[in-house]
Amino acid sequence: MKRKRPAALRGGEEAAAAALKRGPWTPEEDEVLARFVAREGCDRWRTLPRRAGLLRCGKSCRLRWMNYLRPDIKRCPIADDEEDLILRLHRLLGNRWSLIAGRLPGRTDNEIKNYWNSHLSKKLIAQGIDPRTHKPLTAAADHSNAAAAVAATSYKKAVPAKPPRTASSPAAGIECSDDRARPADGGGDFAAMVSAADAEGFEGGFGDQFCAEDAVHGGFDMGSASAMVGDDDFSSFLDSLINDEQLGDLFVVEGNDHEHGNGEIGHGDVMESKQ
DNA sequence: AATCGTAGCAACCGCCGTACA
DNA sequence: TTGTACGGCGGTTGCTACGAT
Repeated sequence: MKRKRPAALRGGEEAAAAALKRGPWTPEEDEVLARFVAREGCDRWRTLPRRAGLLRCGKSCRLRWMNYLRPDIKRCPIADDEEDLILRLHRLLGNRWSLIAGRLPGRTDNEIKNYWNSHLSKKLIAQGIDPRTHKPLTAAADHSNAAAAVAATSYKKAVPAKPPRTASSPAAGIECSDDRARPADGGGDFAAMVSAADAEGFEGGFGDQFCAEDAVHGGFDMGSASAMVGDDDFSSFLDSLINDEQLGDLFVVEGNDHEHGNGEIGHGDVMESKQ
């Protein structure tokens, strides 16, 4: 593991301006933050640490709350159905971790991102699938693809050897029962998610790996599609894609894909398939 | 028992988009 | 229209536990 500069010497917007605390949060800090947010809300993160009496920057407080202290956070390992959903969504959205997380109640973008980088990408590579493009990593795909995939996922071993460690936080997260109960308002509002996606432009449409090719091939753009069909329809469309058992077929890469010549999916075809 | 390498994940950084004066 | 503050996102870093030697 490379270590560049000590954290204290790295540039930071807020932390550099004052002697603010960095590094792992203590249970005491967690308690102060959780109590303050419960009492005052979390509308102004910038000034929150000062008001709460914390020697942290606002960003750090927000991150801690969003990724760890929020009461609807699940602390249990990601289940098979969640993993499957992550795979589908990543295939559809690329590294839009926040959008993917919005589809998985109780899960954070950071958690999903970490899970992808440490588990799923390796799993896909072990299966001969490029985790960035979801294309096969065949011999024909040559070593450059594989190397790129490996580099992109910072994988070190083909098969993860250890079960995921559990978090050691005092924070009260969602207790996962066997039936994996989920909160009703835990971020599963897909319409809101798509609206958010639309609000942010959704430029590039699917994942970043598609951007260049989409531009070159005049391919599908999520933002355009959303504008064309409206948020509700678009939401339903995307939802149906996620749940559609044939999604895999739509996105399965044919080695002899003729339209793009590189196995890329034809997004336009996907849109047509809705009608 | 000691050392080393790796996995997992919490936390940080820099950038971007939006809201508002 | 412009500048500023802020929230949010994705990528990256670095700490720590743990397995291998």
